[in-house]
Amino acid sequence: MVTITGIPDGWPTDEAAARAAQDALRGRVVVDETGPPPGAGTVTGIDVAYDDERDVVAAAAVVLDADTLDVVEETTAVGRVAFPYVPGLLAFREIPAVLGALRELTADPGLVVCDGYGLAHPRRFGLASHLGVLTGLPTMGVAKNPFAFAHDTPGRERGSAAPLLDGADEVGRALRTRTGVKPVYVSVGHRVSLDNACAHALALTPRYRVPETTRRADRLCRDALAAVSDGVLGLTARPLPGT
DNA sequence: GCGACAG
DNA sequence: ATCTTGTCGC
Repeated sequence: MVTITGIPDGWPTDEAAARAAQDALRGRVVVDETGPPPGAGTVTGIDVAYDDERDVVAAAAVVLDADTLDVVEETTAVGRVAFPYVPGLLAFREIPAVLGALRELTADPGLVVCDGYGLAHPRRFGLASHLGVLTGLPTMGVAKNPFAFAHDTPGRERGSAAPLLDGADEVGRALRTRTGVKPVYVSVGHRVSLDNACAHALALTPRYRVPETTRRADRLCRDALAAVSDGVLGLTARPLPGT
């Protein structure tokens, strides 16, 4: 079956309202907790895929055993696109669908690993922090590209890191998850420490640059999007006659 | 004002 | 994110 997600009541419709919402919520981010230790319990990857042409979005949540990295549970949700892509306001585009997928889970998500940033954000309230505040779950962000803060190049070996600095504050780290491969960008979302977030990022990358959580969620939400685009929501053309 | 800009 | 073919390398 396909679960369909709506957009929460009062969800911002324009950029000014979205920025105001970030300003109103960022004070609720909890930064004095260490979070679950790597290898214990579960870790959950979330990701979203879009078909802006058809105004359709698909989200996926994949729960992994933190020790073995085996899949424990997978859920998806589809809906209409809630917000355009605007740098700094990514959460408003992704979160409604993500909440839909998380609602379907029966397993404990444990630490939620997001695509993007948490505190390493222009207003200190990126996607990972926003999702954490809305759900109460510990969250962290792992972005594939640099965003708001400059940084030095980390050492070439897996595990090397360079701080993302906002003045004197370390708001994240460029972390080398594989030797000789370009780094990823780790930041705290909610209820985890930066050190622990980096440890998790390394525990989740035994083979590839990107965490196993996000790789799994990425594939699942793309599959879900392809499935709905193929007619589940009555959005596509009929097969060609005689083919 | 101009360019850059998570996904 | 998404559009897209081949291609270099382990």
